[in-house]
Amino acid sequence: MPQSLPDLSIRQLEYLVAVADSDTFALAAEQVGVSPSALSQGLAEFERRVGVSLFDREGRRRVLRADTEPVLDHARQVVALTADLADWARRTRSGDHGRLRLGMIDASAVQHHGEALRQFRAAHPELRIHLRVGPSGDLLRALVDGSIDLAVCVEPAEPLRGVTTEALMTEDLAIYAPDGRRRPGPSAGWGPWVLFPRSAHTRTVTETALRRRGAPVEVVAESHQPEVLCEMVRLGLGWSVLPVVQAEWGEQPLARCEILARRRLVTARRSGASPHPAGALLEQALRDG
Amino acid sequence: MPQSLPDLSIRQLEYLVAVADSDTFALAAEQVGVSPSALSQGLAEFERRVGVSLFDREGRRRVLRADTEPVLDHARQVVALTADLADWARRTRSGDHGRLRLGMIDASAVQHHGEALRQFRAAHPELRIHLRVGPSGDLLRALVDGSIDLAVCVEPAEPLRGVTTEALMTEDLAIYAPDGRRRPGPSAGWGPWVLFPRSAHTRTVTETALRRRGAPVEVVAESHQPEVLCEMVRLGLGWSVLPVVQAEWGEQPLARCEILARRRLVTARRSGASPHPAGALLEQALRDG
DNA sequence: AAACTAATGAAGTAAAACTAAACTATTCTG
DNA sequence: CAGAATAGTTTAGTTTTACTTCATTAGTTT
Repeated sequence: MPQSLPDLSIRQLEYLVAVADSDTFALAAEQVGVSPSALSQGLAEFERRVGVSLFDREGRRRVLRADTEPVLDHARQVVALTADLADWARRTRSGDHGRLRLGMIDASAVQHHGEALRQFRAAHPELRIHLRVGPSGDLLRALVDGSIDLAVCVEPAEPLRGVTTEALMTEDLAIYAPDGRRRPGPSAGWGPWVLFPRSAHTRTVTETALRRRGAPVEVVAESHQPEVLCEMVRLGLGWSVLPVVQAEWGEQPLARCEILARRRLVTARRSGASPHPAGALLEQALRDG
Repeated sequence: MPQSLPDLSIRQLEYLVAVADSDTFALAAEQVGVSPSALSQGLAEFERRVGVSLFDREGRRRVLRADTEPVLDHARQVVALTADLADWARRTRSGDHGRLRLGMIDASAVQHHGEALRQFRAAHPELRIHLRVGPSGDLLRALVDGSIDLAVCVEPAEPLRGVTTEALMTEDLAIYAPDGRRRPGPSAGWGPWVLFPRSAHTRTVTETALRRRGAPVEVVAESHQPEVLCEMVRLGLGWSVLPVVQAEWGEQPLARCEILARRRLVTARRSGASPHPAGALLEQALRDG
């Protein structure tokens, strides 16, 4: 049981394979792209490290001995394995391969980046993408506990420990009144409200903006689902503040009164995590698209 | 198809395996016998060469990412293969293993080295020894054409191209007369002779010695087999010159008249051939025994 | 003998790998 | 919470290794 292994290099094994497949050292050297001298020295070093001589001299040639077959087999096998590894690495780098667990808030998954995501999927058919749609808070928790690799969410009020965010885009939040009016009138008369739940970052942004404008914040209904809030506005239950892309989307868009605030969407990754190759590519695609 | 492979070293793969099997880098470093710094740098270099990052940070630790399993599998596999290779090399070096095609003249195989050979066989049970017994000329031809690895034979009159010899021992050739006399009398009265054939090196040595002594060399019978020549002497067909170990061996030893000459036995190997590990050990055993 | 060719050797250089020690960041401990 | 301990990295300097070029040795061909 040899406690310490000889420190062979893939390069040396390539030399050996090249020599086995070529008539002369010079041709083998050309094949691996080094000088004949380097090949000769490299093989000498290899023999020294393995501790077995591999060649017989035949005139001025050197030829592999027949009984070195086990060594040559080893070399071929390891070189082939390394080629496989290199190929795996290449595919992993290019995002063609592997798994990407992605979290997105609904506005991102549907309105903003639905198309970019569709195209990315088409461009990387072998990549297994797991998409999880949910509120930003859920996504960030999923991120830190390691169950997703990348999230697109609303920027948290304060930086979250263990999460690194990067600005992606800014979108408008607008006021929608139940009677379809286009001018909201004095802020003291706004409301009552149907809003996202308190746990949602957008709720925080909304309340802050409303208070700054001097509007009363009486909340009569809550939902995470923008379609539900829209419907409540249509039914006259109250006013709402919604991302314009969601309120004015689909068959029955709401009529906007006024832009109230903006929210910032970010991409978020675990701080300690090494960059996920496919994730990085998707981030790029979202920014470009 | 990556035309050129990353130049990974076994050492780096060992680092990776050690890290996978240890709790901390420091323990892994100890296991492979380098400083933590060397391990850290080595793994960084490995990541750079493969082009994929392998670790996530967890607090102040670094842990292998789950999706690097293919890399770790590769590392374990190549390390295991290298251990096998090292083991093969060790057994080959120690002669415990492989094949040794050996040629010996009969006197060597039976009288001089029979016991040493038996012991060597016993000491290396896994070594496949092919023994070929024949006249020196045959053995030397077998050597140059590559069908044996090592020969013990009579020293050729002149150095043979492509064969390297090394002195092994010297043995006496003696004159044996048909009537069993112990004194040969004047050389002019010697003979007629029953000798080894002209192709045998010992015949040359014998004739040269006889002529130098002024004896007539009339040959009435020839054989490669010393027992046959002995029997002819016993039957009174003629005189002979034989190695004393053969003539005076067995049930009916001949009575020696006089030492006539000496012949030198040598070990012979192909000039270009790299040293056969088991062969080298056997040569040593023959010299020592 | 001269020209040619295969491989090796020598000298010099650039890159790599290692150690020791300083450093950063995190975790433990009283 | 301060201070010590721990995990890992960085830096600087040294040794080792691998390579190139050029020269040399030794078979082979003309």
